[in-house]
Amino acid sequence: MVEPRAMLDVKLIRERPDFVKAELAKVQAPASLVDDVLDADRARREALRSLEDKRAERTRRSKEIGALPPGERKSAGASLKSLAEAIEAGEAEAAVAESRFEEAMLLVPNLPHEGVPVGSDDSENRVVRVVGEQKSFDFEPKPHWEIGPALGAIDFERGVKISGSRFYVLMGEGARLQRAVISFMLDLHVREHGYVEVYPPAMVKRECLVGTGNLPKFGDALYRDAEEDFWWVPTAEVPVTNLYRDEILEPGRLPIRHVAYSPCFRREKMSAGRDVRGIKRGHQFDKVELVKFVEPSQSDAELDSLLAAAEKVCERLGLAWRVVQMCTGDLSFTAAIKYDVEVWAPGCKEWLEVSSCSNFRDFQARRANIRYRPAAGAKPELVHTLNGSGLALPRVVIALLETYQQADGSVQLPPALVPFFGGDGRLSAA
RNA sequence: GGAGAGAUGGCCGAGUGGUCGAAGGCGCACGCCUGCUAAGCGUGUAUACGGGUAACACCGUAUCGAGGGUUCGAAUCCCUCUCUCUCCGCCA
Repeated sequence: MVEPRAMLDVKLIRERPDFVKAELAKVQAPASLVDDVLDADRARREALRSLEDKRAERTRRSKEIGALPPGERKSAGASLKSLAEAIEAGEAEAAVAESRFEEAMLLVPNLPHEGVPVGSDDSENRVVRVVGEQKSFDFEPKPHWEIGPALGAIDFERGVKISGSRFYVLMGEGARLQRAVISFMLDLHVREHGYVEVYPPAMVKRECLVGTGNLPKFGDALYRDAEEDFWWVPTAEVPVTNLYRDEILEPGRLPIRHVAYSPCFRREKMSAGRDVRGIKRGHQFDKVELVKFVEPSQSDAELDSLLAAAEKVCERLGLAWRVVQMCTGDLSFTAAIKYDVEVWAPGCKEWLEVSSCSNFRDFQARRANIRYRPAAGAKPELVHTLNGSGLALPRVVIALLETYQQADGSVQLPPALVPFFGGDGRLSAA
């Protein structure tokens, strides 16, 4: 039997379609999504019911035949031939109805959390707070695409030569800086925030991407193998969230908090021509990701602490940052509520998004079938999942290079990084 | 990559065409007994979807790695695939 996968509870759509439509309007999604689901649901249930009636009949009569003496079975069975054929036809019909229903369900986005301000697009997002000092310079600060090559830390030309546009090579102290930042962030989250470290596969099967909500709708953002069902992950959120796919977590397991370092791969088709300068947006980048699995009653509080963990990285690195809350119109397909963390890059003079902290509530859990048992013997319920970067790498490197650049062209790293980078924490031209 | 073996419920493990959602054991839950740190006895112990209920109860269907086939009927027969294990080869 096909397992219906839904982002929303079908029952909610069935019983309160007008409410769902109104909520979808807030996230700029059309009401027709609900009607499509309703139509498909009706057709599917009708098909299923008629099929099950036939199967019940067959089971009953087959048992009668089984009770007969062997010699009489064959002739008795002959009369059931047409019923068997009807069942076969009914199965095909039900399968079609089922997949139509599933397709419709998978295209419905998550509903917004009650606390999210209603707005139509990113212009209505709210800056929640601005923290830290936007460093001032007694010289004109340079953008990282000048600092990096001057230090021999970033090689754009060779990146393009070997892999094409949106690729770059980190060299020498640039590569070491990135490695230091990764180690620093992993250590911080593991040792101080209690996350359990995970090193996940960077290639996954398609069903993982359905689970997290990247498929079926956003396949054009992803790379995949041409011959096999391998997809490069766009974020560690995908493999880590799917760690517990199709599992029932026993009492006491929650909350689960994971931190994972992984490379990430994105086609960036939608942003063609944008952010092509520097290392802000590449087809491949590294990221340290935080992922949580929690009981529903805890997910609001867990989002707060997730956000705090991401902000702690900025604080320790001495960067200026701000937190922006997405309005309903700018929520992602999967998030019920979302905050972005942006760091200030004084060279290119931009706020760079380094983390999106989201509570998906049971949206991903339903798609990925991740449940927990509230108590021994109790019925399984869907967990809530959350995630956010802690943080995304190249942009942190940008902010570090630009914030800590010196008049002589060198870069003096903040104290928190020195033990990881080594030496006196200084990058300078060879 | 080559050869072989295997995949059954939380776990172990029976079951080769009919009354098997599946014996038995373990584990677990509840109750009883006992009374001393353990044992005994009893009962229960999957999930999903659909129907049903105020909510339970209850009814139907599906699920014995996955998909397909044979049959009135499949855990059981046939085909394909996936995964696991062992040995060989190769390799970071």
